[in-house]
Amino acid sequence: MTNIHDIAKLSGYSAATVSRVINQRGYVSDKAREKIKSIIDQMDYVPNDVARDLSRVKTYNIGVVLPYTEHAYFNQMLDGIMSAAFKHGYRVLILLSNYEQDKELEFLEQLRRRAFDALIFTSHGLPLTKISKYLRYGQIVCCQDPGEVQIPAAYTQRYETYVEAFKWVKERGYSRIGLMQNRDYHVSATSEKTIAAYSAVFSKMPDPQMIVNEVMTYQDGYQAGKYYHQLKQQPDFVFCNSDDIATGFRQFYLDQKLSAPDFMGQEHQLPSQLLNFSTIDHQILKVGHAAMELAISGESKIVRIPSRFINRA
Amino acid sequence: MTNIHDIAKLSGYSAATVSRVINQRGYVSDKAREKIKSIIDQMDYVPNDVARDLSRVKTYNIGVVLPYTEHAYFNQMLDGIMSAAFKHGYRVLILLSNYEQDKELEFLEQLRRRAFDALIFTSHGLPLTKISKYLRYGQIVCCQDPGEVQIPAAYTQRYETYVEAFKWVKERGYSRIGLMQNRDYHVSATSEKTIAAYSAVFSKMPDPQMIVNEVMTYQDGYQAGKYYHQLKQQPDFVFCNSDDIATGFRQFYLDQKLSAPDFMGQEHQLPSQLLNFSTIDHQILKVGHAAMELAISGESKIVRIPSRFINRA
DNA sequence: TTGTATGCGTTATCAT
DNA sequence: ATGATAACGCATACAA
Repeated sequence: MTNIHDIAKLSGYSAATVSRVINQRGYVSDKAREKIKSIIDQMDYVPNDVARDLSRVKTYNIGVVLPYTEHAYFNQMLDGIMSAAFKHGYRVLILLSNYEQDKELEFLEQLRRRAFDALIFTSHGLPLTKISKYLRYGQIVCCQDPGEVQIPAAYTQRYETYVEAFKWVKERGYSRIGLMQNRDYHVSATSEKTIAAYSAVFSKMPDPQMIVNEVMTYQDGYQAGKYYHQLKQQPDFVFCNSDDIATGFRQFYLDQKLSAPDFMGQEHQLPSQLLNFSTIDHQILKVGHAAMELAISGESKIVRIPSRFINRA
Repeated sequence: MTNIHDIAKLSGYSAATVSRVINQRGYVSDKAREKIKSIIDQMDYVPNDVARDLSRVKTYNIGVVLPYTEHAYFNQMLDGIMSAAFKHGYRVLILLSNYEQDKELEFLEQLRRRAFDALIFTSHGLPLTKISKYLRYGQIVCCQDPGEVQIPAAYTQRYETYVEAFKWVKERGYSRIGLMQNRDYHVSATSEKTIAAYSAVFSKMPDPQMIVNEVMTYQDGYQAGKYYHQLKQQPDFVFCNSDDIATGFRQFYLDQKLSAPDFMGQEHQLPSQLLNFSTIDHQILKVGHAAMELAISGESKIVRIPSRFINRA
């Protein structure tokens, strides 16, 4: 591997001058520049990025923690993240967690070891208090309401929209509402908001029997349909976790030649458009973008982005 | 930042011994190990990954070039890639190209500058001959049939399955076949295979009027539907680019209260299951996995993976 | 305008 | 078993 010293030697100048030529900074005579450039071309030389990173104490890499990629939510997030990253010349490292705390910890340790300049948690299994302890080692951004915890965040303001959606459900006369959730509301801020909005609108907590957790895919939606169907008191409306999941739910009933309860989706995906049901656009693209901006700038502020109920009554 | 020399000084041992303790190699007395470990804990020390990378001449990062992320094809690819990467303790850097040759060149340059250990092109705008020139700077894997070009590759064997699909179409009596393609067959190996299979089955080249290029999203599928509809001689069957795209195509006709020509999809996505139309499973997950294995191992072989026609007549 | 010297933090070789 | 020292390759403050 030919390095900057080789170029220095061959050109008759010092490594410092070669460095100046490469980075176009400081004073360099035309003569020196010419000579050095010709040697660089001749030797087919390029600087080594790792050495550069070490010297600059900066990698231009940002780690992005995702539970999984199959989910539309995380795809949109990634799109927003990537567009902001590209804008500033940063690269994105994908870090799959599957919500495993061990893995999340490992990623935090990688941040500590300076493997990347900052870390974005699009979602997390670890408690935020634990995550925030690593803020001293580098910038960290999370994508949910951090509540009391002091940590930079970009997230969708879901509560108001959930209230709007549940009011719409209530006005249409539904009373036994099924709820599908990604994770239990004890560990998920999103689920917690859902429950809170439900309670505010219906003036009571949802029936635990009506809640299905760990719903993440089309298949899970299908299974949830099965579950709801075998209940003595079936729901008359189901609040699904995503549009994809909603179609899984619907499919179960179709396969049984039954008519499904009414339902709505989330994430504003293709299926709600295709099958014309209501949904919520959580504007995840914007959230991703904002998160990356925070990661790069190092600011420790909070960015809230409103979501949008899409009424397809 | 506390470094290995600080630990050496404080523990009374040398940096070399500290390094041995950290990496658990070579001989270290229990006494030294104890002492050094306690100092490490005390100082909250962790090694710097960048310095380590520089010294080892290895980053454990692999760059993955994707034209865009909205596409199911690339999502599946990424899943396969990630699972293989994780298995071997490698990280994945996402590099969006949008098929722009400038960007692809920039990624090749980054490989040359050792920003990552290897580069995977899930698809490419640059000619393979050009890409292959960079093989001297590091491992590169592409995900299409490289033909004559000497370059490691993992790809789906599409031709046979396309033939099977077109035979099925022909047997059902269709004769005016619409074809949607991602990119023109002059630049896309996939499109070229499609055309070749068509020609083999129907004993003639497809009518250029029946081909729509640059079809990548649901919206594009919709527009293609519009295009086909205004033709004097409309197709009686349309061979779509993906299941998502097929639904866009279908939706145009639904919106116009017209009945759509028969059609099939590709990529084995949710819509073909939902709406029960035929499709092709290109086994992209496996391709991604194989590509990453090649990237890591540095082998320069070619891995072919058969695709699968899913008949939903 | 250019060069010297030093730092960035780790690994690895080779004595001892 | 341990240490000194040389890579790894580049950037930069400061001197000249």
